[in-house]
Amino acid sequence: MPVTIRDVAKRLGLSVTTVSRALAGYDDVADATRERVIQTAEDMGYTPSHAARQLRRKRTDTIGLIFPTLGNRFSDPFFSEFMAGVGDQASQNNYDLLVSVAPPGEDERNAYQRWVQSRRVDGFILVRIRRTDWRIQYLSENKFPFMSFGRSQTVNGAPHIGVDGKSGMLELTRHMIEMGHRRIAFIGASQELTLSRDRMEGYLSGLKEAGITPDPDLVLVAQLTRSTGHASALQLLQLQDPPTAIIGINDLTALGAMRAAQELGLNIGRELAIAGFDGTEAGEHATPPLTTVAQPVYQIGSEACATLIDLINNGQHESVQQLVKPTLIIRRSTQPDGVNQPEEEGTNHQASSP
Amino acid sequence: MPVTIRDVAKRLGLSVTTVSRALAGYDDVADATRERVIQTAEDMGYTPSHAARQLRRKRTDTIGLIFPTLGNRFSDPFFSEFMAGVGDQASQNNYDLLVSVAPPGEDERNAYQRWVQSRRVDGFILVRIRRTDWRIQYLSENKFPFMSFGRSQTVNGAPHIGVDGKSGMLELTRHMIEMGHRRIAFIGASQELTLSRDRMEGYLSGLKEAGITPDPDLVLVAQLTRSTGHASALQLLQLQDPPTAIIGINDLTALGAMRAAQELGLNIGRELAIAGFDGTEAGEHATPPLTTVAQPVYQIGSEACATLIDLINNGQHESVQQLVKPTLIIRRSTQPDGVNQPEEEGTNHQASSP
DNA sequence: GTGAAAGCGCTAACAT
DNA sequence: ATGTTAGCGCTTTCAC
Repeated sequence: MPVTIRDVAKRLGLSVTTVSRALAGYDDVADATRERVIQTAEDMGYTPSHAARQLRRKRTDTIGLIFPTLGNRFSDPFFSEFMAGVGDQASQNNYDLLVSVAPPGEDERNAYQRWVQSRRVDGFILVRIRRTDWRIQYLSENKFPFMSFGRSQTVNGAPHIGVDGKSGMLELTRHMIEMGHRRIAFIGASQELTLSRDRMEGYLSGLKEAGITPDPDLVLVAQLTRSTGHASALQLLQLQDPPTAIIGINDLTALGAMRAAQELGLNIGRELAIAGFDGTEAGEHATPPLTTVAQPVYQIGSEACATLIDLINNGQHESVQQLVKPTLIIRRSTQPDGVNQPEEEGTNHQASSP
Repeated sequence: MPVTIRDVAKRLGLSVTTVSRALAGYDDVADATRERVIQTAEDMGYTPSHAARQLRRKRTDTIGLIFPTLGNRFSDPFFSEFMAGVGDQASQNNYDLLVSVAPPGEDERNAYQRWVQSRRVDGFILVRIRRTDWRIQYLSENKFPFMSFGRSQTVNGAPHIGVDGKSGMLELTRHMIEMGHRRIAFIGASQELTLSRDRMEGYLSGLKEAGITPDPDLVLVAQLTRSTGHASALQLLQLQDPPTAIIGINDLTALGAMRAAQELGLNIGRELAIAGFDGTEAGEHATPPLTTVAQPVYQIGSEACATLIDLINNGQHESVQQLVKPTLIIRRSTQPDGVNQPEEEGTNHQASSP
């Protein structure tokens, strides 16, 4: 049987109230008493029952995070990196992280509803935001605190932190054009995802600026994974008039494309430029190193969590919307051999898309 | 205000007792009543308060998973892959997953103690087992259910599921020897980790079989990461008498080594063979594809979780120890150019070390 | 087949 | 500065 507050009180000959207050740091407890209480509690190995506190205080000190994986696995480094950011921040504030994995659809819906209705968590962190996103609608309607990584059209003014995918992709596209490319392919993802639309827009405006008419053959839809990136690139490279540059919507996609190019014996950088988006470690260590648009995933997770906790404790804030500018990192995958330009940023260990 | 069981009872003109029993599926409730109760509960959006149930039933239906990351980040695909396995299994059994990230040491200790003492979880899944592992000792002593991925010497007969790292590494070493290598380097990790010792043993017995005396210069200690793998490989390759083959203790390490070799202009496969351990997607998609010893991380996570849940519900079982045999997957990184042997296994999307 | 009542462990009014 | 009391929402004897 675990030790309860009564055990501590009994041992000290005090009431549970006093013990509770001493431990909670109230100032209406005699210093001497507090000392004894703290000491005894420590000695007895007392930690308050989480369930009891929760029931009484109507707070769980827990944050929910449900990953919307498409397949039944998720190997995008984004997830672990982002979770680490959220988790570390949560720990620092004495919050715990309740995690689940549910693909968009019925199960996901149930997962959210269950945690909301059973008061299992105090708030949610949302990732991979969709254009019309049921989660945002639901949580907003129920006035349940949440913070999302990425915008949605669903609810106006919903609290979120985003990365300016459009401007990042625009910069990258400009870079491709500066390097002399005109036939620049884009391997995207479902337009349902906010990040997908944003990045695509950046790509298109880059082309437009340069007076290049987008070629529908050069714009493919994949699934943010290595293997679909690989397949899409093969398709692109077997075109009559293949692209001289390929942009992957994220690093994983670009990495898949790199492999395809290598299988076809192409020299990446000279014969074919390839770039991604995210700034994952995998891209940094690829051969050749991958040009990418880096976003600080860990920090974003951490920031999102901090804001959420603030939201939970202090209610709706002024501006809980942030837009982070990502950074273009030019590496060898978009540069002809010989050119040995140093990287814009130093070592960059970040991970992939929201 | 969320809807409680009393709201439902009131609406139906029944007692909370009956509602509770109807919902819990007791058989001493009239069928008609049960129907009405279920229907109304559903209509009202009633889900039992988790805190209240927990307090009453003394079960949390929650499993704890604390990742012992060394740095403050963790980009090893092992983590996400493993967590997905654990999480999916947990969901299927109506368990939730409480996750935290704490480096071995004081914080980790506190994290475990806090969750145990506050009865926050019903059991733990342990990863990255150390040779003498405080966690195992502590949980065993407190008779707190847990399941670990990897053995420990700490407590005899502790429930775990392991991968036979020794035999896997032995097979891999044999393969290297068959390919004609004599100077085979090994980039390992802290001997504190069980997985590290196991794999090292496999490597050493492979050499021994072939009558090769281990060269201390060829055995390095890194940290299971890409960048330390990279640094270690550079060191190895700058030796007077460099190795012709490098084995990384995991895929990440091997991938780092591959990059080092490429920077030095070596042809991987012909001039230098490189192999890893894990069977991550990253290795499969590397250039050239990485020879590796694959372990089914997702399934192991899933299996470990299933066993843990069984342990929680039915107490100590007969044999809760399992040893999974990993599979050697030979790819281009250990084969001279031109040789185009198909992979032993089909597509293999697994991840890295315990 | 259904209800009344107790109590899980804690916090917070409200005394004193 | 400390104690008494009520009650969070649920499950579970124990009655009827």
